[in-house]
Amino acid sequence: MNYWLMKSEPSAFSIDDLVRAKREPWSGVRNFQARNFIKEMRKGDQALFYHSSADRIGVAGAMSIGSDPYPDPTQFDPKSQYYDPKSRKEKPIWYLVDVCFEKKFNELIPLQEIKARKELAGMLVAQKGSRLSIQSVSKKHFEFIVDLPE
DNA sequence: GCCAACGTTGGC
DNA sequence: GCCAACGTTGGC
Repeated sequence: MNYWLMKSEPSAFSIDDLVRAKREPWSGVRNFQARNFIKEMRKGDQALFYHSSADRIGVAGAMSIGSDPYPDPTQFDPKSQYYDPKSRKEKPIWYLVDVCFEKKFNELIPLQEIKARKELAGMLVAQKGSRLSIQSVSKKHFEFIVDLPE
């Protein structure tokens, strides 16, 4: 079992959207490093839902990975903002997983708190210039965040 | 294969 | 809106 952190701008897709949808294909990852993490994901892994570029930045909840990785259909759709003309159906470039809602925190855990907590020292998301939209998280850090008293 | 220019991310 | 960080592109 592996643990992840997945970023989304809540104006595009938020934890509340996932509450309603229950399950959602996490489409649109177009960065090779992030794509490589997606390919390592397996059904049953756990992930933190992170809100970036918003009024309130931080971890908004938790989800589970609901599928193994499969080709992101938006890469083949010329009408999609995620369309990639270089990709071929026989050899897709971009992958995604389905995510399933698990938990919404009563209070979002702010990035500032993640930076301040010594128990969370070393988390990539708290490092300056950490733009990677899919990150690996240690079991220890994942459980600490999910169990933070609210 | 180098690296400058350019574009995007994302915190502030 | 600014700007640092950094990934990507393309000329050479």
